[in-house]
Amino acid sequence: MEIKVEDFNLEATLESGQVFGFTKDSRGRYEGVIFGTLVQLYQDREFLSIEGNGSAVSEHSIRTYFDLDHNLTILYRLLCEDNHLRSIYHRLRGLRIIRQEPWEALACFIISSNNHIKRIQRIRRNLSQAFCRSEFRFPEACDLVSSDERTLRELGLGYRAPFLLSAAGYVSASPVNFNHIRETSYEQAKSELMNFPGVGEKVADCVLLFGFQKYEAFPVDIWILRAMRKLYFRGRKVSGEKVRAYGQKRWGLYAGYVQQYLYYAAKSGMIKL
DNA sequence: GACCAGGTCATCA
DNA sequence: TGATGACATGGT
Repeated sequence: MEIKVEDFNLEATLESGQVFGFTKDSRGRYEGVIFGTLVQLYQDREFLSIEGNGSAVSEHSIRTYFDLDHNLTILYRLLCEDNHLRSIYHRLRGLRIIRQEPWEALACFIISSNNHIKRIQRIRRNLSQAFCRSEFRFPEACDLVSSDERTLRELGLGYRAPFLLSAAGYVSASPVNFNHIRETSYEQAKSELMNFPGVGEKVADCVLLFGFQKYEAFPVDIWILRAMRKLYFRGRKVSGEKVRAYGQKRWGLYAGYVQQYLYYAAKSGMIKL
């Protein structure tokens, strides 16, 4: 299947550290699972080709997953009007925030804390292989509940093993709570997520942004902290909390999107830190 | 072989 | 309320 896409940058979207289950081959083709179906993706300018097994995925689910029907005109205006962000806009236009499945987002961002992206990907793959006999399919919460801390530590989770186990237990016991988090306000949803052990401000913001499309979330990790201090605080050592409040106030409902452009730009060296 | 990583938590002043 | 150190592990 081939679909026409506007304003979409597959590479920036998949390489920007928001999702950890895709691999890229030597020809630039990405492989991963979208809403339960294993697919291969390749973009050639405005054409996105999707190959899958059997009936594969529908165009609708691809458009949903990559948020392709979200008009980003306002985001682009915000980026262009900002002297610090204009060049990032020109380099990364088309980067979109994926509509990740909430459980996978929660699990992967619990794993992400104080960890390298390469290692997050590796741990995710270890979980897939151990519980799903697949390189890409991510285990459900109920699959992990029947496991134990020692097993998870052996898969590389380290001290995060009990955190993931606890989250899996909670989620598999009452999956309906995800609907509540989706429907309630950003503040309320965040405070509920932060009841999970291993979920603090930053992880909660990532889960809300990537798993629940709460675009006012502004996750502040070490890269965002460095970039924001340099660009908007004259290098002063302001706290993550101040940076988050500033980002949310400045960019409102596009704070999460701006954050993602900034993060990828900072990590890939577009911003000199 | 240090230092670091899409941080969180407990502890202490 | 804010500062500090421990935490597992492997990438750089």
